[in-house]
Amino acid sequence: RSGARNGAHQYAQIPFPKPMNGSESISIHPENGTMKDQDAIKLFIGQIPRNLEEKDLKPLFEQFGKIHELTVLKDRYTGMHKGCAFLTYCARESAIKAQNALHEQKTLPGMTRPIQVKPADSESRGEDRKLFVGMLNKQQTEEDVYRLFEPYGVIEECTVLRGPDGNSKGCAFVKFSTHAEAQSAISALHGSQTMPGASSSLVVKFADTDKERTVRRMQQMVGQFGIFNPAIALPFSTYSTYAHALMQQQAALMAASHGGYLAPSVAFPTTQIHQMGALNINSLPPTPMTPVSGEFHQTLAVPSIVTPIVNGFTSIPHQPNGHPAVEAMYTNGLPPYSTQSPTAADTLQQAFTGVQQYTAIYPTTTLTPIGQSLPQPPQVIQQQQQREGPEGCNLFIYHLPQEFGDNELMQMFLPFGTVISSKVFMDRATNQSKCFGFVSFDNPASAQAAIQAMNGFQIGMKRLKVQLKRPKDASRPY
DNA sequence: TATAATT
Repeated sequence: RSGARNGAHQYAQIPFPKPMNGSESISIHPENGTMKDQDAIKLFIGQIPRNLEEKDLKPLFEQFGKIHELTVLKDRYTGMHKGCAFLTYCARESAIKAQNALHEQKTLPGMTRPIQVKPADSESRGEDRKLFVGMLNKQQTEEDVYRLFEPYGVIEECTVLRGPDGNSKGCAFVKFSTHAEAQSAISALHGSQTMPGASSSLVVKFADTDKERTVRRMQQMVGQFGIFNPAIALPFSTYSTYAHALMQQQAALMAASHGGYLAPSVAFPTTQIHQMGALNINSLPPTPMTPVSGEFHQTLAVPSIVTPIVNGFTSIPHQPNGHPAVEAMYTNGLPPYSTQSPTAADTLQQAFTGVQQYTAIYPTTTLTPIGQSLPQPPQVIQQQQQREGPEGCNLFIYHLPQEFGDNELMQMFLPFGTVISSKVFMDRATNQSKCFGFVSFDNPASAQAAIQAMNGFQIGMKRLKVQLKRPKDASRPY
């Protein structure tokens, strides 16, 4: 591949100005006693093999100067190596040297992409200056994209997104040195042309913030792993339903803080999922971690890696009847797209992290055997008939995802009470869902709670319509 | 058309 990656370009690097104030304060590392410059730069190091620890990385980086601090990032609960690190040299110059010598220049053993050495996010002036570029021609390289954006400012980063095979995904990220430059590129280039083979005109917009990315991922996850997938939905029905609800809630929270914008859902390609699973299995610690507590782990022989998930969910208060307190998720009975407290958001974020870990570690094919040893949640009624509940207990649900069957529908409404029946209507000719159905509870309060929480609930790009089923006599007004 | 990862 030609272009920027191979050194054809010298990207603008470490553009962060030295502090203008003259007072050079001293920082001494508590453990190694090293001092760093006041204007030192913290570097983010990416694409590190997960078997390399600080001591293994030190020699590589020491050649550019004395290291003040080097920290491999680990998962806060599992201790799992995240494949990246932070590095601060004592001297600012060392950081610049290291970046110039290593960034994208060298691939560590076992990695498929070159090492990343660049200022950590915390070092940047948090303004928006990174662009997402969509609707590129798949033949366009980093070089081509660089040329396209060059006239509008100083480019610090230019990356074409590629699949595992190296084929372009038809989009790229371009980071300018300032927000103004990025803005001018948007004005000049967005919609300005249609690349050969692209389905619509060039898209140039500010890249998603971390929060928006999180939302996007959650939606991907919901689409791929959520209650759509019976292999997961059955063994962890309560869990997955909560994960789903929590993720949606988090998504709604983000939407509220971003002027109602919600990214469309895109499903993960299956190939990526399996890769993800394989990758993480290989990177598991060689000795299984000691199960923390509870028969959950022992019975299932599930490594305690799932502990954060369990913890995440036991933090939801349960009512005496064994039903989770729905109010814990949907405070004040407001619909999912209302605002939430930061505390709740944190919990949700944590739950989501758990979902990521779980789904990453267990390929879908291994889920079924695990699930078979799980007890069925008590409120699930097996082999249900089309039982209608008392008046006020029966809901009509419209805009269901095509993939939803009776069981998925039930999963979704279990948090609100005992579901006595759930039915998705099928087209008899095609055997396809008609995307609507009925759910019956055993009491009206559950039904009302479900309406409150689930009407307008976003799944993928659709919003559920949830209302009381009209009584039979009322359905024929004449 | 949304990245591999950011304490």
